[in-house]
Amino acid sequence: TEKKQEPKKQRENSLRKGESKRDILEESLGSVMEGIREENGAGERKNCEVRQGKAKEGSSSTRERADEKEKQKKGRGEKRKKVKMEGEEKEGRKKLKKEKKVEEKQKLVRLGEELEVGDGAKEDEGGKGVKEEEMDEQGEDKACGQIQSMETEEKEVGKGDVLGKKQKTKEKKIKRRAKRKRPQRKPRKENPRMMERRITIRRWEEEKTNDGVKWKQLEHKGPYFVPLYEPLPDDVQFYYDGKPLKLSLATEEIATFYAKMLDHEYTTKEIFQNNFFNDWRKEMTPQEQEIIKQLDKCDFREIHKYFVDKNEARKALSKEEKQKLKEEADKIQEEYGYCILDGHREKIGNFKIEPPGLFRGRGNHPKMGMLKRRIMPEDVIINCSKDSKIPEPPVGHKWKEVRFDNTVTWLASWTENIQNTLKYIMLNPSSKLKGEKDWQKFEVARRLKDVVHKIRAQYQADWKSKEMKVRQRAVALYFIDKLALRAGNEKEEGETADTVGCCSLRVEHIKLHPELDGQEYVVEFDFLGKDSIRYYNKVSVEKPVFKNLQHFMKNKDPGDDLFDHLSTTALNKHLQKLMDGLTAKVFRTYNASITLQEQLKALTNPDDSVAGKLLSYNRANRAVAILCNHQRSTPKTFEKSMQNLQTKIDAKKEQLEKAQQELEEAEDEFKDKKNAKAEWRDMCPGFEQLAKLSVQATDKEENKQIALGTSKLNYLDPRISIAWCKKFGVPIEKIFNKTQREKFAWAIDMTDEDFEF
DNA sequence: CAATGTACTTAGGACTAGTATG
DNA sequence: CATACTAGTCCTAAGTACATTG
Repeated sequence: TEKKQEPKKQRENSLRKGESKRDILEESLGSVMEGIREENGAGERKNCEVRQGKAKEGSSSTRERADEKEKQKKGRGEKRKKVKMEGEEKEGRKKLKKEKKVEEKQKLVRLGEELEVGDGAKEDEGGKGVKEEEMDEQGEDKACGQIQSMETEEKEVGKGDVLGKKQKTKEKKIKRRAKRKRPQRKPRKENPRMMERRITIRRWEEEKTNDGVKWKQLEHKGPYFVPLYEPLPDDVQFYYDGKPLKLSLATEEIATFYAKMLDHEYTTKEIFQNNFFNDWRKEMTPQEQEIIKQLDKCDFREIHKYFVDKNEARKALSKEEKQKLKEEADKIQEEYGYCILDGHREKIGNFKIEPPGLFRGRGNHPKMGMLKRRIMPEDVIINCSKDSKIPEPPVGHKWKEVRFDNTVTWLASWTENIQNTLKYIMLNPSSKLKGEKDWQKFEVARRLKDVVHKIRAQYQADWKSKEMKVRQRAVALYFIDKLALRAGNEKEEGETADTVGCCSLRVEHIKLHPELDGQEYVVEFDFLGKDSIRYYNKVSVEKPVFKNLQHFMKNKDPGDDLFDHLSTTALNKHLQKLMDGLTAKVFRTYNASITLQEQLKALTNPDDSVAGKLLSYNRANRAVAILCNHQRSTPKTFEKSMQNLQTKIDAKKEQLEKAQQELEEAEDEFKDKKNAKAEWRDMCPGFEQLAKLSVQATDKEENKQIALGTSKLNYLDPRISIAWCKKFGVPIEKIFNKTQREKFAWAIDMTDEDFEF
């Protein structure tokens, strides 16, 4: 528990740390960035140039940052309110819906067996292709027209902006309605159920096609439930107002959740305390409610100590006992951790039901401290195949439902009570199912490579469109492409931490500088993105983008949406027209992978040692992580371990020097000095070791606040790395650890050294 | 069309096991 | 052999995307 305390500050840090992080980053990455910049100079992407700028600028002060945040809060206020349905009502609706869905599915199955449907489906398919083409053309024509008329329309757009302010929602509605009238395509949007049906039928005809169906056979044991609460021993007491108070079992359990976190910074936060106390009181008996009225009169310290001690005791266990514990865990893993999917035994990702506890949101989460209740079998929906051995619920219990839905990949699900959303039990990334999906993802990104030039040309043209909507879309897309921003779905206010992505950027998140440090048209971004990680960047943009942004921001409050005529749905709809399967997030994947490939090309020196090559690889990887803003808090032990490494290096150096001296002395006795020295150098392993160490040190320093894992795992086409390994004779194990190799088995299987993303 | 719901990917930090080190 | 230190694993929150509903 002692150790656990430390992390408490980290989140807070990472919000503020941005600036210093950047500074350091820039410094250490200078060389890498330099390279990137050159690379990109010729091409369309100038990310890295941008990054450089950012690096130099680096820092608004921490104070500035805090002020900003304050402002944000004020600016937003009551705007953007959204009414949430009350829980019960919601529940009811959900249930109804589910019933309907099941019904529908059953109907589908029946329908699917009739050939008639198949014929219809085929026709559909043919028609679809044609329509798509037509649409593409249409889109292009439109764009052309817009370019021509753009200059004259400039003013009007400005006006629209003024309007946009408070009634923007209204305006939005109206505009959309107007837009809809235009002779757009007929809603080719077919019912996805129909699609599924069609596909099912096609499967009979041609062995393998795209799916709605994810499996034919699925058998598993159901999720593993963590043990029930064990009451505290009698000598461990809770005190209220200084006096010991015996709590009811349920109340005590929740008290232990809080007690365990006592030395975590969370528990000092007001929101956390309030949320916890609120939820706790709800679970108390009337008598307890009568007594326990103030959290600050509650004394959990004895309970806390109990758990600290317990933890210590566990650590101090003998080898045999630890071994035994491990074996038990393995047994559970063995029993619950696997399923059978289409005849193959596959590892499950998360087979354990999440234990109850206090919700720990990230960043400034309004729900932190709320009680995450215990999930019982009665809450869990099981999904498996009809003819499989249906999992047994724990004795005395039953499942909420057992369904046989082979159009989804999850094995079990339940609704979590904090945000009222679904949680799933799914397969491990090493599974065939996930692997294929992963592969598919990168194939989509590779297809983007072929059309990205066209798309870029198009959005650049669209910056001058007469339509506000189109302009905003074009600017947003530019950001997504150039800066690898996330799409930025809308979020319910008050339900989650206040974070944004591209489409949900607000006026307060950017600053415009017509000129800054010798660069023109600089946009300064400062916002909290996913997981409340700060994105801070200064980017020099093209003039039209800058002008557009000025327009978008005109007469708006800081808390207003920057792109008030744009939603992720609209953006993605547009992208879908440009390329099949294209969505905003594909740009992140594409740009990440292509950057890795380019960087590897630029940085790898075939004559380097393996260690040197690995450094290059890590640098390329790092460039991507920076692009995607994948940060981590500096490891707790960073300074120390850095020092250790330095000591080692120094020691090695000294040792070598000494050896050298000795050699020289000895040499005096020989004539052929030169030769001997060179030989000695070649033979002495010390030099190589020293080189290796210093490479290690560099790498470590550069990596201080950058997380490489996320991009490696999610954004970089593994085939690029594998091809690189093969080409330069680097063992794959140096790049991918065991888990990663399992996850990327599909790629390891199929890739040779010529692979090009 | 907005609000709601579902399924799946992406994310950082906590935790742990196992190795290196003293 | 105990301890220190990572690298790897686990955990689950927080996104994206798209379907459904009213």
